[in-house]
Amino acid sequence: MRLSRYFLPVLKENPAEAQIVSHRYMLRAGMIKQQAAGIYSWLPLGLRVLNRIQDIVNQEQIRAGHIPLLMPTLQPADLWRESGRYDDYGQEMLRITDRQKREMLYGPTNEEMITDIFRAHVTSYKDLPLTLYHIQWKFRDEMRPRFGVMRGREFLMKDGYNFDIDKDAALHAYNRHMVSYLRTYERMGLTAIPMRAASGPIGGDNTHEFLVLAQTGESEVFYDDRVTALKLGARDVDYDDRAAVAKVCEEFTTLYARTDETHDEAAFNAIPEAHRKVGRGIEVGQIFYFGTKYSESMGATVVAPDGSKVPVEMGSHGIGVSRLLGAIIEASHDDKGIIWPEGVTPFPVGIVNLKQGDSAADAACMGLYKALTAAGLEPLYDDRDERAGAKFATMDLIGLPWRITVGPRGLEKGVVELTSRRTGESEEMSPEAAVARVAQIYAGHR
RNA sequence: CGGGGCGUAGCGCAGUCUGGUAGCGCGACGGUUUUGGGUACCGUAGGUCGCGAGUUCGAAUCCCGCCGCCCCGACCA
Repeated sequence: MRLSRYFLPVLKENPAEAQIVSHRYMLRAGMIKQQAAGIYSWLPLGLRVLNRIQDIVNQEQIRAGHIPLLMPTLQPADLWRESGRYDDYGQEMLRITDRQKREMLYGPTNEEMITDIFRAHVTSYKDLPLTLYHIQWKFRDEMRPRFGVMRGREFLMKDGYNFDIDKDAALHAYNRHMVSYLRTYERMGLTAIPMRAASGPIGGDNTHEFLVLAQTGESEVFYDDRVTALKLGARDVDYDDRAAVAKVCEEFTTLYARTDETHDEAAFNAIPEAHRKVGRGIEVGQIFYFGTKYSESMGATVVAPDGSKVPVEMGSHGIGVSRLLGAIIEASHDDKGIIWPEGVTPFPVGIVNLKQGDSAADAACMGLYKALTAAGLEPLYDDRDERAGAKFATMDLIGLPWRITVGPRGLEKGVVELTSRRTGESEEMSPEAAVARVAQIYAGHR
């Protein structure tokens, strides 16, 4: 993409309403525009990151054997009367009446609807296990939306639902989600710690929240800091191997890590003092096992091998997709702007032409542009007629992890400069070598 | 929902107390200049002062009502 033809409305000054760094940078980098309290338009740059995050979520869900579908944002109230949640959910649920006076709601979650789909089409244990998920907009009418996309009223969420014949199978689904989530967050450059959480209105005994440590997090967290060193890495976990999956979960949940809701002072104090940490975290996901809560109330049963009809065992699992933009920025920025991890960056690399209009510089930039594009690494080429300082400032603000700087001085020596946004370190090399290096950097992220 | 604050040009703000035809910086646009980290200068455009109803010769400013947004708290898969 050539910046002169793109739509990137960056702001030089901080918008007054944005208090935390991720919100400020998303507004300044032209990623979002607020339309109402807690409701945002996604401008082109923001949409690119949102799409990258969705790509990773989709890939990891499919890798774990989960099946995508898409349910609507609007739901009929009757479905929620069956589970009893129409009355329980409270003012947070946006209720709508259509022209025929039918009661509807903008879905805050989809347990009822997925259960309805399941009961209409699945009748036998032979169809299990089954895990369906979607990525869809949700609406929760928060009393006080804040922090930009971190706590919006409208937000994009991946929610998945597992259906299993018995509790053991359902707990395997729970574990499978935990591992797939760990992999998902790591690909986004995040350290998200699974913490035992309270179940809330969804119910269920087994639930973990995934927390990204950040000063601006809304949850107080208590943990043994050795959990932050745990990495799933490149290991290839067989998602059908119950023991192997459970082993990974054990590895990540044995050390103490809890939110204030489930905090146990005595257990916390047993941690060696050097590792005992209190901090704050951003919740970026949660997994639940809740058994037959919905299947019983809504009649979702299957015929078991012995011929009896049993309510299906379920769980639900969510990732806050739009919130992740904020969480990633909170975890990865400096005083100049965002620093995107390679996995989610809107463009893999930026090209800065230091002297627009100089025939050698223009030609070298277009050469790089074509070579990178051909290699599947779409660059953002700053071809505006701006001074070098303005171009650098824009690149730093929008946070592309790699930048190739092209100017007449370097070209006289046959080199361009490849710079890491994270470290600020630059290296001179030929344009061909720069393309090869960028390709190599991204080889592990695609 | 309790408490606090704010709505004036695209963005950041002054002007409101003490009523008299609306200003600054940044940005945009045009020009000159400059050119390896947000150049300097000159010029131009851009505003129903959140909305409505009052008081007044006259309202951004005073009064009343409403709307929107932000912050703290409570709430919150």
